[in-house]
Amino acid sequence: MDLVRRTIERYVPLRTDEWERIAPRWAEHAFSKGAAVCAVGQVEERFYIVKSGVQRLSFPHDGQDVCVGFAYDGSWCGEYASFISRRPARFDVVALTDSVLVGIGHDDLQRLYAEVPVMERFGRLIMEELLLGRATREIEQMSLSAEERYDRLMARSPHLLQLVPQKDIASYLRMTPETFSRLRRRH
Amino acid sequence: MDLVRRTIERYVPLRTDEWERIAPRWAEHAFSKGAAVCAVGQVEERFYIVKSGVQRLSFPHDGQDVCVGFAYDGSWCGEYASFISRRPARFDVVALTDSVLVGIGHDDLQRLYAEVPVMERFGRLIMEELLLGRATREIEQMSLSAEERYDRLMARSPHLLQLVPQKDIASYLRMTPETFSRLRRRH
DNA sequence: GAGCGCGCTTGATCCACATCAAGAACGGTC
DNA sequence: GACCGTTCTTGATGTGGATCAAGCGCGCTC
Repeated sequence: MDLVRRTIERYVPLRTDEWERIAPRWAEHAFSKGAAVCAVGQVEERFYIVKSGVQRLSFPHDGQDVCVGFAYDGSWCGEYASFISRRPARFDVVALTDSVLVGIGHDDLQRLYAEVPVMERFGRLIMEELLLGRATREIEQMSLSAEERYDRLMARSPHLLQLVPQKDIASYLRMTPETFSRLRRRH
Repeated sequence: MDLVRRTIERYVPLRTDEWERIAPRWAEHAFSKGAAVCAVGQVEERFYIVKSGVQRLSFPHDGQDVCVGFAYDGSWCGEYASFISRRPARFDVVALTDSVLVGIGHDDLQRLYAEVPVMERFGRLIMEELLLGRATREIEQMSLSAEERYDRLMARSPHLLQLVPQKDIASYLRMTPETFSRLRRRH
């Protein structure tokens, strides 16, 4: 629970009375390796903070899973788009390792938005942050070659290689496992 | 000014006293064809609603402009990422036609967020909407072939072809003007 | 520890789209 | 209305990365 408070306070200060209204809305959810946090077609009911484990965000495209992101310790997790829009998820969220997520239900969050003004700001700041991340990824996806995308990821997040299967990283970098393997050999 | 009120009220209801605090913060800005609304390297000072005209969002990549979006009547405009983060813009925003934008300055908006609670919600809802749009675009960019992306755009926004140069649409669809031209011939 | 499935590697081949090149059809401007 | 820069078209050629096809290694389960 302390994780939730620390996380929110990275964005907005919390008075004790505010925190007391917020805390009871969050709950831990455990997922074992391979389990679906959210599956295409269902409506995402929760917004999560990762307590432990690694999760993959992907969407299915003719038999393949196209990976668009990962979540791990301290980052946000869930199918945000479905959570926000209340429409069926277009992405899958899968636990790549045993995971513990701390989540808040959609209705609970809406109630907090209405009851605790500072939460509305927190919500805005998160959405801004997620949007910024997407802008960065968009530039990289659009302007870099397969090899440059590989180099960039290895420079920024080399630990990913230890955490998740290479085929998922390959997909995330918009290339086949074969190409990824060849790039790796050529350093 | 009415445009601003109607736009905000698509997201949140406004009482008269709230609107009276909001209205004076917005101002019209005219840009003639080809003018830069925001250029790479400068910090975006305003967030705009398009009153008239068409604008292009792009980033430069070895001598080329890679187009990532368009704005027109009623849509949002500006280099959001820079506006939010207060960091130098990585995208250019250019008026493709003579344009009138209604904008609010960064500091003014922050003040409204603090003074008018309903604006904080408005801000969150806009960010959610922009994030949803990016998610949709990401799926389409990642999973569709050049031809499918062409078909999808022509089905959804055929009017774009009248509004903006084909080379910009081609770039937006992640293909060369030559490929775009050939797809057009084959219907 | 035998058998099996899946992920990773490595090589050979293929193809969608880019690049290069050269006209043709526009505007704008003097 | 002649000039010029830009955009659009059309054809010929090139290529990065995908696809196809084996083999290999490692962790399961029985």
